[in-house]
Amino acid sequence: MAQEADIADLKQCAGSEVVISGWLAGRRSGGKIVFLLVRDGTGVCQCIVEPGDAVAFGCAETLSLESSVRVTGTVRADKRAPGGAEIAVSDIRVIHAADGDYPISRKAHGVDFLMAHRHLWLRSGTQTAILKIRHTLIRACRSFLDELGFTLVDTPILTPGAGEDAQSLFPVDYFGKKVFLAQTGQLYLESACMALRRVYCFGPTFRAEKSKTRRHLAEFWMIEPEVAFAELDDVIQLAEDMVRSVVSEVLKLHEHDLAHLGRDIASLTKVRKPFARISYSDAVDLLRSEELGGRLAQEMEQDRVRLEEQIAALKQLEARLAKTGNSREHDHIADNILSARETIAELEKDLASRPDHIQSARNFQWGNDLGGSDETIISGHFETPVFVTHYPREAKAFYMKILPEDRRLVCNMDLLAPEGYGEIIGGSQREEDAAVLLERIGESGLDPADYSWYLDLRRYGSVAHGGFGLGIERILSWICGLKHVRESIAFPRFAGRMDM
RNA sequence: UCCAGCGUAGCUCAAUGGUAGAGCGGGUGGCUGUUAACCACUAGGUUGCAGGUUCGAGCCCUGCCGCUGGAGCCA
Repeated sequence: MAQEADIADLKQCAGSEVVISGWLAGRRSGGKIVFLLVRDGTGVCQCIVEPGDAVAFGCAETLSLESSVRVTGTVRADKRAPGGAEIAVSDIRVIHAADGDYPISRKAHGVDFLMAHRHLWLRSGTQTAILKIRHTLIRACRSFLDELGFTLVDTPILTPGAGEDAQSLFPVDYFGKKVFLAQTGQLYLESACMALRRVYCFGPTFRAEKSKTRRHLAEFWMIEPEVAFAELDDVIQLAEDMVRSVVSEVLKLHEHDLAHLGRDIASLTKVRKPFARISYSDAVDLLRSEELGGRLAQEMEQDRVRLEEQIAALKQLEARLAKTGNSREHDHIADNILSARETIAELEKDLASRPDHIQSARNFQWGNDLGGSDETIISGHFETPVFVTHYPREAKAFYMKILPEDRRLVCNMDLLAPEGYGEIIGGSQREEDAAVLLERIGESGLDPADYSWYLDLRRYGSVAHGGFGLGIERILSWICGLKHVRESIAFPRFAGRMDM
């Protein structure tokens, strides 16, 4: 009797008869043989149908893409099959014959088109790989904290309006009162950590800025640990241990998925080393240094050469395309042309903006916040993720602790991911002195009345404490090597778009 | 909000100011081991919208709409 099986387990079932349930992901036919590609969420399996059974064969020949099916057959190992095992089909039951106009083919599509069909795009191999890695990442984050004795405390989604940065918040009508979607759970967590010492929250967070970049979402998920009796160094150590732990967990469980995404794992294995640390002031000196300017100029020259090589390669491809008659080869060359054009366009854009970036690094004024290009330059200087610490107080939020030795600075840190992925963590030690905090609230033009409960935390057993926020989509994009954070979440909200 | 780029077949893209094309996908037929199969045939277009220049505009000019991602802001 045929056993129900997941495609992922087929290798262990060689020789036995199984039933798999899934969807038709592809079909090729060879006259008297049909190859069905069936996916079931655990993997993809090639199913062979031969004309012995006329009913099954006829069905296989006409089955439309993405139809749901139950396929019965004998598992056999075969080197020619993707994955090393295939099913010799004895029976096909069509659960639902899909309409014949499934919009996503196995050929190239633009991201815009795919995003408009996000509900179907999720079925693709790359997208399921990302979703699985995301699941592991979140579980690893939570396990890491759980094992250190952290308690999960859920913070509210609806929050009262807080002062001036209201243009970055989504307003919501709350029984006739204007409130806002939360952009952090931090202030609430500070209360909770005075009760439980080590706490964290994990949930959606909302930013109303109309940021049209590949690093921004309007709705994203953030995990935020907060610890009492902790100073900045403790917070940094926690962040480093956590990132190292979750990256190694993903590497351990998802080698295959990362390979499917074309991710170069070598760069991820470097998180085993201690992360680099640099103070804001040292980072400014680095940006302004002759040495760095020279290195950047040299890199630019190398990229110029790369660009010329790419253009030459493109011309050759175009010449070959004009000559070829074979459709398969034509297709292959056309694909290479597309990716060559994309590389060239990106390089050209990059090279065009590079002189500005170099210039602005060279002229960087102490006191400004680091821009995106500055972060990329700094992270490019190190092979591990790098903590940048102790920013000028004017550039940062009111709740960050003033550094006693240099009151121009705050005890904060940002963790910059390698390869230009930017800030994946932002955190700080919090100001625990009520008087200083009150002063900072005033400086920031906020109303102390809005923060009376927050000030209370400094009136009753105040202690050094701090924490950070880790952006799930940002770190996932880095781990998976994605070009855009929108692929790191199933149903993204970005730049005002809401396709579904 | 500012800056830049793009908008041609269902999809991905071509097309010196001079007859709008290819590949994929769809349809039909063929093929017993394909790997994004292949071969032959076939259908498919208000070139984002509105003006303008020109003998002639997909291409040049103006305005509008839409999209993209960079600045700002940040995870």
